[in-house]
Amino acid sequence: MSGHNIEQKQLKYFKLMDDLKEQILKGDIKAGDKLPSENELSVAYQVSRQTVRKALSILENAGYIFAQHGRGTFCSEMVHRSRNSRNIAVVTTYLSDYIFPRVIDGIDTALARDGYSIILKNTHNSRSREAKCLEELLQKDIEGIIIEPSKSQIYCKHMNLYQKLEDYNIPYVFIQGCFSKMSHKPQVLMDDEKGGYTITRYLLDIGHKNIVGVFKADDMQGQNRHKGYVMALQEVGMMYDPDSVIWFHTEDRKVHPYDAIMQMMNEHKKMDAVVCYNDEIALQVIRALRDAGRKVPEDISVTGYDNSYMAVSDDFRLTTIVHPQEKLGEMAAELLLKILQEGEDAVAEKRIMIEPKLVIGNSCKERR
Amino acid sequence: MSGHNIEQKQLKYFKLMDDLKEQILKGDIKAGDKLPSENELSVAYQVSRQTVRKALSILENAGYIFAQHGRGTFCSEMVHRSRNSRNIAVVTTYLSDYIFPRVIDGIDTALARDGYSIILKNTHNSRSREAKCLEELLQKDIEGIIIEPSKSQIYCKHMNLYQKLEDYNIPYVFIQGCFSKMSHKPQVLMDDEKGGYTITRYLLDIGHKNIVGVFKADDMQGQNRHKGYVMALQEVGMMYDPDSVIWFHTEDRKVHPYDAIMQMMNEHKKMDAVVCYNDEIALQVIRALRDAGRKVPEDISVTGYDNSYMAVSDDFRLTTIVHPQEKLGEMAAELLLKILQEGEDAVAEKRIMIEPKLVIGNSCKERR
DNA sequence: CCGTATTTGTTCGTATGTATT
DNA sequence: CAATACATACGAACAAATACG
Repeated sequence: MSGHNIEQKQLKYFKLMDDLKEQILKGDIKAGDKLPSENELSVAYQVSRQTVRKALSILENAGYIFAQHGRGTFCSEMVHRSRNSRNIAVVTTYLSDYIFPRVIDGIDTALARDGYSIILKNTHNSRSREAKCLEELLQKDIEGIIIEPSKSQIYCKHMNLYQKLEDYNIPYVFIQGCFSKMSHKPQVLMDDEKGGYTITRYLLDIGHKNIVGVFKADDMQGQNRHKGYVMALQEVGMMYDPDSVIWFHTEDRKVHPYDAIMQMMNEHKKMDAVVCYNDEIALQVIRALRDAGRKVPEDISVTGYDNSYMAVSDDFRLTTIVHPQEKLGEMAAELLLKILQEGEDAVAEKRIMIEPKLVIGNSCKERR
Repeated sequence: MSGHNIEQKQLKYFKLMDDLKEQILKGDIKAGDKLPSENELSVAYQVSRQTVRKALSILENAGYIFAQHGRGTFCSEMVHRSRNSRNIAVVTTYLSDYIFPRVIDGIDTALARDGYSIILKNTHNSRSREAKCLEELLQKDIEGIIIEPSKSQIYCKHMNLYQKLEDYNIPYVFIQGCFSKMSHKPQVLMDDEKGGYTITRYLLDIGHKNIVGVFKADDMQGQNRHKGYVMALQEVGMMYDPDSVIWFHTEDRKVHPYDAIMQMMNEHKKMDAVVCYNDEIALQVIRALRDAGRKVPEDISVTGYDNSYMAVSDDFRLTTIVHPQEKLGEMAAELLLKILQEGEDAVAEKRIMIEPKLVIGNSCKERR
C-alpha cells in the first residue's frame, strides 16, 4: 500500500538482513556455515542486538538460516530443500486407464507406510499438459515426483523444467518409460524389448510365419516392444517386413488399429498372427478380425500385453505379458523414498528393470 | 531435540499467540475483523508490548493476520479459505476398485479446469485409517475435501475430526455415501434406494417370485439398495423374507456371498432370481450358481449394479444399474468448487441425487 | 486543513533463563 | 563449572501512518 518497498535499506534491520542474504546467495556464506553471533553482528553493524535478532528472524523464517540454542546461527543446507510436506507428486498419462489404478495403488501402499501423501496429476498424454503439470508442481510443497512421461518417444521440449526440479532438489523417478536423454535418471520400467521378444518368439515357436505387429508410435513402450518383435524375427532368420507393422498414435484418428487391420484384410495380406501393443488393442484387433469373418485363434492368433482385466473373460483368455502393476508402483515409491533418504548419488540401483512373464491363454493356436 | 514442544504454554508470547489463533479458527475473530491494539493486548494479557508484537509477528508470518501501519492489525481473509494452495484432497475407500479410477478421473477433469490438484488418500474402508487420513490432511495445505466415507452405515466415532474441518473452514463433500448424522452436509450420491427398487421391480415385472438379495452390510449403499428391494416387494404385495437376504461385510471371511449362495442351494431354498449389491458380487453369485449346476439366466436370473467393465464381456451382458462414474466425480468437484467460491450457506442444492438407470443385458430371463 | 490521539514500525537498553561446549 | 550463545521478557523512546473531531 504505502511505498515502504522503496529505500527500505535505510532501515538498519533490513540492511543487515539484505547483507546476509546476499552473502548466502553469493556463496560467501555456505550451507552449514556458522554465522557471526548476534553480539558480534550487533557490534559489527553498530546496531542493537534486538535489531540483529529481527534481521535474523526474517532470514530464519524464509528458510535461509536456522538458529540453535546455545550453539549459534547457521546457514541452511538447501535454501530450497522443501520442508516436511510429506507430499509426493504422481504424474501419469491417464487416470482411468486400465492399468494405472493399480500402479497408483502400489505407490500409495509404499508411501502410506512412511506417512506420505500423493498429489495426483495427469497429462492425458500431452506434452504441453505435462509441462503445465510440472510448472504447477514446482509451486507446491512436494518432496519428490513419480512421473510417467507423456509420449516418451518424442524429444522433450521442456528439459528446462526437469532442470528446475534438480535446482530445487526435488528428486524424480520415471515409471513405464523414460526420455532417451534421461536414461541415467532413476526409473522403474518393464523390459519391454524383452517382452516384445518373448511374445513374438512364442508365436514363432508354435509355428507362425506371418506375424503382423500393431504398436504405439509415440511412447518408449511401443518402440521397445517393436524392437523385441524385430529381434525375435531376425533370430529365427525371418525377414522384417515394415508393411507388416501398423503404427498408431493415441489421439490419431487417421490410423485406427481396427481400420488398419480391416484394410490389411481387404488387401489380402498374408497373416497368421498379430502381436499387439496391449490388451486393449488386442481386443480391437480381434473384433476387426471377427468382423472380417476370421476366427481367433483358429484362423489367426492374437496376443496382448499387460494381462489386464480385459485379458480374461469367462471363456476367453488372451495370451499376454504380465504387467506387475502394484509391484511396479511400489518399487518406484520405494526407490524414491530411498533417494530422499540417502541422496540420489548414494543409491546404487537407480534403473530397475522388471522381467516380463508370458501368460498363455487361448487366443493363440499352434500351426501345422 | 529438547522438550520444548511440551508446556510451551508457559511462555507468554506462545500463550497469547495460541489464544488468538484459536479465536480466529473458531470464528470469534472473523476475516477482516480488527484485533485489539498492541497496547490493549499488552494490558489485557499483562505482558509487555514487545511480547505482544512477538506473538502477532508469528501469526502474521503464518498468514493469519496482517498489520497496517497506523490503522491496526486485522484478521486475514485467507485463513478461512486456506491460502492459495489449490489443493483438494480426495479420500476414497479403495483406489483400484473397479469404479474409483473413473470417479477420480471425473474429479480431476473438473478440478484441472480451475488449476486445482488432487491429493489422494485411501482408507481401505477402515474407520481408523479414515481418521488417520483426516488427521494427516488437517496438517496439509488443502482448500477442501471430497470424501467417500468408510463403512458409512456404522456410527462415526471421529465426528470431532469433521468438526475440526469446520473449525478450520475446510469444506467437504461426501460421495457415494454419507453418515446418517451428516445428511445435511454437501453430498453427491446415487439414489440407491430407487436403484434397488428399479432393478427389483424389473425382476418382478418379468415374472419372478422368489428373489434373493445379496447386500453389503457396512455401507449406506448396501442399506439403501436393500430398502429399495424391500419397497419393490411390498409394492406388489409380496412378503419380505429376511431369510432371502444375504448380508456380507467386506473383510468378513465368515459370510462370503459365494458360500452363502451355495448353502442356500444345499438347503433347497426357492430362488428364481438374485439381486446383487454390485457387478462384482453378481459374478461371484453366478459362479456359485453355475458350480451348483444352475444356468443363468435360464434357471435363475441375476442382476448387478454399477454397470462396470465386469458387466460386459463378449457374449454375456449383466442386467445392471448405470453408475455414472466420471459424472459423479465431476459433479462432486463442481459442488465443492461452488462452495469454495460462494460459501456453503449460499449454495442451494447441497444434496445431489443421481437418478439410477436400468441397463438390460442377458443375465435375466422372463418367467412363465 | 489542522492538530491530536491512536496505532503500528523501528531501535535501543537491560535482565534473566536455558542449552551447548 | 564457566564461558558462550541463543531465547524470552520488560521498559522506553521516537517515527510514521492513520483516524477523527
